[in-house]
Amino acid sequence: MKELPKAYEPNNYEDNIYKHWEESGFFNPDKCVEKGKTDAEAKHFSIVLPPPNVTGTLHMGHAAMLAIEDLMVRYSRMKGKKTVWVPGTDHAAIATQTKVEKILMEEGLDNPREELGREKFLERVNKFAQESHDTIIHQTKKMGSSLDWSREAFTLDEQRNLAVRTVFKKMYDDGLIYRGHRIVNWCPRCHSTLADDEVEYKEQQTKLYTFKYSKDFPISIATTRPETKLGDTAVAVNPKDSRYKKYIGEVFEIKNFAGGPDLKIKVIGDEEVDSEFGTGALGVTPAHSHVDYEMAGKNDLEIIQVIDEDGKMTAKAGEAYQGLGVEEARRKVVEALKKEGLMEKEEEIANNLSICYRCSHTIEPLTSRQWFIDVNKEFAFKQSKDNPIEGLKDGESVTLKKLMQHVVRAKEIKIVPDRFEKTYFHWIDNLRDWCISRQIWYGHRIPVWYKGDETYVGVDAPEGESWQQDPDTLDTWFSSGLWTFSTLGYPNLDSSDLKTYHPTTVMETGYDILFFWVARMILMTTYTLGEIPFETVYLHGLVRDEQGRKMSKSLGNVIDPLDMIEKYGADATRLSLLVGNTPGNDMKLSEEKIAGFRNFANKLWNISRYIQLTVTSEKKTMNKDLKVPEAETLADKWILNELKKTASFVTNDLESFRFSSAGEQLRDFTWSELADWYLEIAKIEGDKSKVLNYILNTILKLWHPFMPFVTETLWQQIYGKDNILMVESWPTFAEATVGKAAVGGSEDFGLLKNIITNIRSLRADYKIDPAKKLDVVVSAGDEKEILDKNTEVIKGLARLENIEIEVKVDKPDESIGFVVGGVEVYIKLGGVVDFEKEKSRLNNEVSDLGKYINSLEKKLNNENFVDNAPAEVVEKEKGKMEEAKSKLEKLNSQLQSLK
RNA sequence: GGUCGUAUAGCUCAGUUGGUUAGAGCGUACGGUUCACAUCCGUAAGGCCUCUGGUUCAAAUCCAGAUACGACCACCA
Repeated sequence: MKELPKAYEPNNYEDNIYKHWEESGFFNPDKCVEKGKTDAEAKHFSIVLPPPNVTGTLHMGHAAMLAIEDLMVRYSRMKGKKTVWVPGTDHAAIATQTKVEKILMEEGLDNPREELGREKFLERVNKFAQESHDTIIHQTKKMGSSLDWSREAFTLDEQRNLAVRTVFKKMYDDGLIYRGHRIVNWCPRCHSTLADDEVEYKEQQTKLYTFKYSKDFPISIATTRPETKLGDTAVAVNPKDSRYKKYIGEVFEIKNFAGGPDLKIKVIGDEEVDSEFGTGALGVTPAHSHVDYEMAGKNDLEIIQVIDEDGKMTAKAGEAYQGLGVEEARRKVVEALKKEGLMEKEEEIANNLSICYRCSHTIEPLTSRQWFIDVNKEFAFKQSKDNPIEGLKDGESVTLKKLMQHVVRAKEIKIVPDRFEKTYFHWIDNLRDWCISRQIWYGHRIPVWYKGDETYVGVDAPEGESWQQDPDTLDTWFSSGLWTFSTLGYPNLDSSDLKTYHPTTVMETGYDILFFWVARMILMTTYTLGEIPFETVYLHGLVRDEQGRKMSKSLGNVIDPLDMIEKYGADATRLSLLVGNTPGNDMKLSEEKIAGFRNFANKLWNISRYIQLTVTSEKKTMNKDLKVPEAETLADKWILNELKKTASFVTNDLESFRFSSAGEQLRDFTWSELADWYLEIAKIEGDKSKVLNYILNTILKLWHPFMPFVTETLWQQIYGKDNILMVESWPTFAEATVGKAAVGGSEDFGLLKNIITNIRSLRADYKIDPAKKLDVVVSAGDEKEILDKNTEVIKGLARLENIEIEVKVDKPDESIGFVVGGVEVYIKLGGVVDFEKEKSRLNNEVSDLGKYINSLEKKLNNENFVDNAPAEVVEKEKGKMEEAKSKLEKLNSQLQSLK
């Protein structure tokens, strides 16, 4: 065991430590069980990593996710549970394809897909995904994540593809997947559909046009999109609207609308129409608006598609418009209406523009033939044998919606923080059928084949010639929805991983993908396996900059995790993301905060360094398996007690997902109590090797899940490379035995602290040279014995020459004093006492105390309080009163002795 | 429009089921060459706990309302 360097330099250790962990095999629970590092009988703890998109690099949000998950995982592993954390990455279909297209276009291709063809194009995407994957894995390891790499998965690999095909086929057979011609969100840039929740909205100013279809049309309508009016088939009004009621049911024919097609407009009544907005009547364009589409269904209207999948006007829009872009068509319609004198009003209004969440291009709602998952269709629920869902019967008729609602409502799945349950239910209430087909190339190909009019749906391609597979791919969330079980061996239901680790224990992810992902996993898993995917959902917030802004390249406020690891170490980076981070809330992060935790890591390093040096100098050997040592002094008893308390709080906090609180408790113990008090006392009292050794072992274990690198480095420096802290047992506590020399308890140590702090404070107040050693006289009353036993501690920490402790002693001349915990302490200053200053200091204290006593008096004289408050509270207040009064008396007598 | 969240020291936040003279870190001021650590140590200053009502013996904490900021959902043509 060699002496440690003075400062902790993370870069000198981190990579080697990670390699050492990997080589040990202990990231893999099977190895832990084999080598007896885990209780084979214990309940499992499993997390599957939310797979980062292979679109680039990790950001601070990922770093926070890794820090939180690794904390839980390392804690559980030390607890002896069979712990697995499954790594993986997500192919992120549209996102990745869009990114690669952008790169290819920067390389000079105008239309990459067309120019390269499916095969070549996918080659490029795969190459990009691979590189991105490698970067991400590297970063993940840098954070110290104890992931079981032997189980790594990719949402688009063979195993996952088989899972996807299997589930698709199952759902199709159950009638939950259907193909239909329906209105969808279409991104003309991505040339694909989007799910409802993949549409974002951007507020913008736009023109609202009020016009009539023709001179003799009785109703004016308002629109922000005149070009879609070429496909109108109805006008909807509120059935209660007296202005228009009489027209409901009538059909008007308009010739050559805006120089374009002939229209047949039926007036319909619909409760949804707001009589107050615009003219109170709206033109219904079933092919290009979700709401209108629904009205068309109810009223059996014709659906005329006037915009095609490239965002160009179709033949149905009339010869004059065919082939024009949307914007151009709009101008032309407006012009035509004006020319014909049909335009009545133009006004600027604010409205929301729908845009694609991946490429920000305007969304065109249009009708198209797509694959959907029916969320309202009844089917027979298939219950899991091993992990049945409470409250559901095998064979019971359910819908996907009902399943999703049930497991959360019945608390089979707990969401942390629970307020998100409300959001979750609200989302499900509004849920429409999920459009799962995408017209992009990068993703899971839909396992459907066509031959003429025949359709074949299967896990594998059908036998025989001339079957054509559907060219579309699946929504990326289809495969991520299977993630908790597709990573554990599905579709092999006998897989031991699936049996051992599913349902997973915790799903830790960002609240921003509660709908995208968490809800989909619940849907897919309850359907496929008849069990829940996870027991608890822990939702973290966004990591923002110190001003609370989102980190973005354009703002230039991005803090890159790798830079921070390089500069301050992975442990400091992790801690900065754990402390001050509460579930469901965004957190602000600054480089200063990370630097602060770098300081702490160094502090822990030096605490260890000191303890190691001390133990060695006492010719003792460090022992990693030490039992709770005997307390010899008051300080020993106090620190062991504090350690026990801290460990129990931390354990409690970790069990209840209060990670920030756990970290703060530990930091306070380590820095304030251990380093600032106990170690200083240990220097005075000496011969502490057992207590020091024991405390160090314990705090290294407690800190390990938070700061794996520095704790592991220290552990191995002290106990050798064969001893790996990561698989040591989490501390549990027996009562510390107390040696005969120790008297008093935590409160008594508090008195000691107070005396010392007060002396220091007066020293500072009187600007007494810190090197000057003082003489002190104490009138100790009942506390004499305690203080007698600790004179050396007081002398050392308060820098005293002499201390005289009596039961009762008068204030010496030319001294200043204070009262604390019933004890009077006088510092002899000789001729330098400034009586005026002393008077005013004591007077201030007396006056403050007076106010305090008054408020207590008021309380205690209040009959209502004495009668109604619990006896113990009243007693407590009385105790305070006595203490305060006795203190007041002593202060007054001190004042008097000042003449 | 609907739902939800937040408001405590200059800044970032704790404050567990109502009951300490409301806490921590950073920052600030003052002082320190203590042999583990200046990535350190000591001391101090700094708070109508957003506002207004209510419940209660007792409110930073519970309830109602207001204000400000933020998020999500829906979407109006």
